[in-house]
Amino acid sequence: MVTRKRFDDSDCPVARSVDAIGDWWSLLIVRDAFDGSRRFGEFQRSLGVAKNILSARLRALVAGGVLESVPASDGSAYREYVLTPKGKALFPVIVALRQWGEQHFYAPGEPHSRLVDSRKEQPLRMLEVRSADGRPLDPDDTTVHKVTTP
Amino acid sequence: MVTRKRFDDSDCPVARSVDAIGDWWSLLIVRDAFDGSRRFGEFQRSLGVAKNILSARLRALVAGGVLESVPASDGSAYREYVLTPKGKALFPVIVALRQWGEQHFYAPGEPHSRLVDSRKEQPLRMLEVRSADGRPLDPDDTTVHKVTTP
DNA sequence: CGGCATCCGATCGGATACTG
DNA sequence: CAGTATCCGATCGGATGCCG
Repeated sequence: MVTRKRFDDSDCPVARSVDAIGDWWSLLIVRDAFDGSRRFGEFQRSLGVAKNILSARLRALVAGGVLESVPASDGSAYREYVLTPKGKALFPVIVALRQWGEQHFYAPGEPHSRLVDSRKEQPLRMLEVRSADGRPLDPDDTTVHKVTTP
Repeated sequence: MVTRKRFDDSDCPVARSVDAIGDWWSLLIVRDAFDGSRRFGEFQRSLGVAKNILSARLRALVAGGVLESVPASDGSAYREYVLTPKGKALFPVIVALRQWGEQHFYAPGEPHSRLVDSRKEQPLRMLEVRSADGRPLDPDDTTVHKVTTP
């Protein structure tokens, strides 16, 4: 049988991450979770994804420890999906993808959504990435760095 | 006809990035490019991917402006694939994925590869992510930030 | 509303053979 | 070595209907 190649046993952390996330849908679900979505219907409306696909992805993300299924906070009979610490740790990935998209796929001044948390409505805060020794980064530097959020 | 949903016209930068990268293979190709791979065979051996798939992905990445096809530097008749500035800008994405994988898919002390650039063999440099106003990041903070590399 | 089951066309991707 | 071409099973994923 010809199975799809897996990367969960690769010796590369990037490959293992890729394998654990699963597919793009999952990443967009995580994005929506950071953006405040918690309910099945919220994800579904936001993503425009088929319900069976969403269902399968949510299940996989819960199984992978990225999301956690908890009782609805409003007392209804349904479940809500919230990010686990492991899921929250994907924040830099989402931010990095967002940055790349903003830099390369938008005309200057073209508006785009999801710049702030839709729930808290907090303004954008600027972060800087700099080396620990204070030297600025060479944009052409392709060395593999280790990024930590202190 | 039922076509796969595209995100290139989404108003979300994350979705546009996801759409532009295409699939996980493409991301791993970019990872290898950061790691020093340039030749078709290098990518093929490193990834273990079928040649037709690799061929298609390389073509898509070149078409998308992430890679550039240049004459081989050693004078041979073949092509090499190097990162464009747009491709190099994916560096934070790769690093973020690597970090997540290191934190969640490796036993403490378990070795993993690709921690340094295989060509330059430079040592790991530590980066810190901090807010521009100097305050440390709250790990529970789900606000959407903007990350810049000055 | 939140989900599961089923169908089925579209796409993915591994294997292999072939070319220069 | 660097691809291209073709085959074909496996998987993806949109649409739809059903149910509590």
